[in-house]
Amino acid sequence: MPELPEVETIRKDLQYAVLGKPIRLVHTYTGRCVKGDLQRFSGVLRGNSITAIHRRGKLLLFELASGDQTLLVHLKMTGQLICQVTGGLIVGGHPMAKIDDLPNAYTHVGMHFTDGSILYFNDVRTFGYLSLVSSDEIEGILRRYGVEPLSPEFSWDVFQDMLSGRRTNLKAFLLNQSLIAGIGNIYADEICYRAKVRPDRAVDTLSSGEKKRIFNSITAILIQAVAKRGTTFSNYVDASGKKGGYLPYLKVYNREGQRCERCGDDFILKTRVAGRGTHYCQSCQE
DNA sequence: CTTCTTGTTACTGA
DNA sequence: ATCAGTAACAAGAA
Repeated sequence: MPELPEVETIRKDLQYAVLGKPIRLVHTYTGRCVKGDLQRFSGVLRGNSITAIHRRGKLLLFELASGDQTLLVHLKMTGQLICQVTGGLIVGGHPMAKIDDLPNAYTHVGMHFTDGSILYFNDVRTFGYLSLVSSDEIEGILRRYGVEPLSPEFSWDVFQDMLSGRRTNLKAFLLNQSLIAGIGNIYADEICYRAKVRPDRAVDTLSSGEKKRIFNSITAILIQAVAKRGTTFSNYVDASGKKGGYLPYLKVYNREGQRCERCGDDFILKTRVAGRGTHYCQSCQE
């Protein structure tokens, strides 16, 4: 499940791998996941090049040299962007070597660059998408996203304003992309654990101390996860096809029934909050 | 066979 | 008008 740390890892990897390279041709293997007309999609990208890669929440934005349009890529749950690079390019400490099982049955797009590099989009469940949007549409799309939690704009004051007047539970609050952009199910649970607050707590019952711990935990957990290049729980891999390194650092997600590392005497519970699988320690979290 | 997985949005009700 | 809660989507694993 690519959340902010996973998408940010891919963004940085791809900056090294594809920036400024002319696109020779675009292969749409299945016709799925590409929004709009396939011919137009390939036609716009052919001869173009990527001049910058941005991230907003879990959405990737590829700026094109032609300037009139932007390529949006959302990985949703099982999408992958994997780049096969010619030459010995090192990304994130890993060589971007030839990956011999690509393209596979779940490869929907292959973007071929003139130097021989190929960027593949794979998605088992086809929830993810690639979409070319005109520059005047971008603003409306980005307006739906809340503050970037790792930007200086995410201040204590801004955070308090988001909470005020709201009556939802903490889990739903953290998952709401129009408030804070980029937190998904894994890191929402990890943030609640670090802050010692139960995910099902109504946000209007939080003390100022609890709010402060949640605010600090959002930043701390996301920074740690970015530093470890994200969490591979099922399908996620970085742009060189490698797994993320944060899995051993998870304290609650995917640890149902295991002993809590912090209190040592209770076990991690799994319940359902805000319609999502939710993990916490009922001894440590109030 | 059923149930579970999650990011996002459509829809319902307050 | 705004907010909250739930179902739906997809397809594979168990």
